[in-house]
Amino acid sequence: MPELPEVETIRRQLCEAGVEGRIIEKAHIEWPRTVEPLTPVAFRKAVQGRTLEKIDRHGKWLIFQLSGNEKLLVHLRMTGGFSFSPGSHDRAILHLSGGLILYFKDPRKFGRWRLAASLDGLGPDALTVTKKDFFQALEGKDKVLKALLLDQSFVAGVGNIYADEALFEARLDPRRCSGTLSEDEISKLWKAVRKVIEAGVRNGGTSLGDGQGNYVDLNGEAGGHREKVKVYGRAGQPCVVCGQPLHKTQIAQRTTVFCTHCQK
DNA sequence: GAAGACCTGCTA
DNA sequence: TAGCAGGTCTTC
Repeated sequence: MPELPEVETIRRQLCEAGVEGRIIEKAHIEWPRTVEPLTPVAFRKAVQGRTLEKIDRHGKWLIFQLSGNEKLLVHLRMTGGFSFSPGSHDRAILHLSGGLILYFKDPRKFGRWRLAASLDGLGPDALTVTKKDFFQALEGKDKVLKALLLDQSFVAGVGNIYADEALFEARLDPRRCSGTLSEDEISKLWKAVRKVIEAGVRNGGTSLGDGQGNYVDLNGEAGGHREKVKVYGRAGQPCVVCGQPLHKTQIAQRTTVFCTHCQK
């Protein structure tokens, strides 16, 4: 479900709702694997009584800074999300001071909560990555562009929707290898990643179709980015630039849509 | 690389 | 009923 813009939208809404500064009075884990490798009992003991001091994000990870210099790291994977009201897919529940209850809903049960001192193995955040850091992250990498953008150790936060959108924006063929890019093309790709991710955040994230994994924010609102998507989910429909039907294929085991005429 | 695993529920 | 989904990890 969520890529960086959806996670960032959720983060901002949690902050606006005043989650920061509250104490975790009780934690209930409904689906034990959510907190693996800890058991629900161990997890509960570890977080109860701690304060949720600050909510940060890096790539697709939400980072709840806890008192005691520990972090609760949350990855929503495909269908995770938060709500302040109960539902039928609640996998973990935090009772916060002041009577606020935070429900973690995750129909497909892929989402993960981890306790750790740090988050590692991730490249620079896609929302803020500088041109210099983008070039540096690319050094020594020779990968098919679609796979490169999905690689969280390269740049963190890009998923299947925004990878296809960024490659269209940069007019680059997703099958190209990064080693063949000119400096100008790398620069275009950097600009494109920043542009599509920023647009996604501005619009409150993307939601597509009406499926159960469909992204909705904490207020149950669908992301406004849906209409802005130019290639993802538009296979067979006309390219917004040249009018040719968009091509669908599989790259790196992921459905990929692009324009064979515009993207070189 | 590619395929399977982890999961549920919607669409064709 | 088969196929598909915004993600990542493990195992050929």
